Amino acid sequence: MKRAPADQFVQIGELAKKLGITTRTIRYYEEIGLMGPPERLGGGTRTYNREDILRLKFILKLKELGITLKEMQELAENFDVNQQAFGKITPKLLEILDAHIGKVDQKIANLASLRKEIVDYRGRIFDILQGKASEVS
Amino acid sequence: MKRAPADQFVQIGELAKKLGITTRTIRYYEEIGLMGPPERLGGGTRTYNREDILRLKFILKLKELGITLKEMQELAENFDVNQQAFGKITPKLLEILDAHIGKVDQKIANLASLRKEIVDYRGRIFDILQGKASEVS
DNA sequence: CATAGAGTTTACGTAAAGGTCAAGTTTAAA
DNA sequence: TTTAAACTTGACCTTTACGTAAACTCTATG
Repeated sequence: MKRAPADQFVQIGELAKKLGITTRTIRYYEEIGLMGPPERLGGGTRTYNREDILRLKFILKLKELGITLKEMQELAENFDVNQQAFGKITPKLLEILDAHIGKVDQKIANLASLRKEIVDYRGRIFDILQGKASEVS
Repeated sequence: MKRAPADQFVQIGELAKKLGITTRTIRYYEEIGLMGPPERLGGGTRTYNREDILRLKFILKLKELGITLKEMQELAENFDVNQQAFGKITPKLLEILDAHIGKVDQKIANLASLRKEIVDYRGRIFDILQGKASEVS
């Protein structure tokens, strides 16, 4: 019996292209421990299997949602999707997502008040142009 | 007749304390051309007059409003509050403030949609915990 | 077998806005 | 006058998420 066909394994360049990122990014994620060390061909070339790819996609998804790599590192211990530890990772992930929603709400509120301030300030500047006032605080 | 009293001039440390910033910040603003070269005492100590202080406050105000130092640098030519060029600077400033309001609106919109995405994703994760589903996209 | 194209590691560069020494001078107060 | 506190310049450090280059080695294909 043969092993699973080799084309289940992808090299770094192909994987990068597939996901729209660079090889540097993938190596970087490995460097900081977000991706475990992948298997290698005889010469040292990295190969990625389906699990690896899922994990990488997962990382990219979280990143898309605004989770920083550092935050993911805090998860990284429980992060082993490979190990069927998904039941353990999700509660922690929920926690992080919840915190993140809070942060986003906070940012939105800040921006809203910032917007108001800018508009006010704009109004004062405008008045100066009209000669209605003469000082800017 | 005497000149204006010397206590109209402030040294860098005092000014920094007064405005709640560090001396490094003030020197940095000078370094990147946001603040013009101030007058110096015999030994080289920087002294700031009222105009300088107004200008610095103005910079801090804009920064508070989210204008980056780089954006201010683009204004910096017209930036000479000292030179009574305030009539020239304001239209350009209005332009920048308007653009900034637009950017802030854009950010708010982005964050709102991000928020929705996170909440959705959170929902899917939650479902997994409940055993209602088994895959995460 | 030759060679082009990928892959490898190592290591420095980038942007923003200053922080933090270090070594030497000035200023201000006693 | 003496000395502590403040000031000076210069230069390297910080964070985040990679970009980029150098110098090699592998792999794949004609």
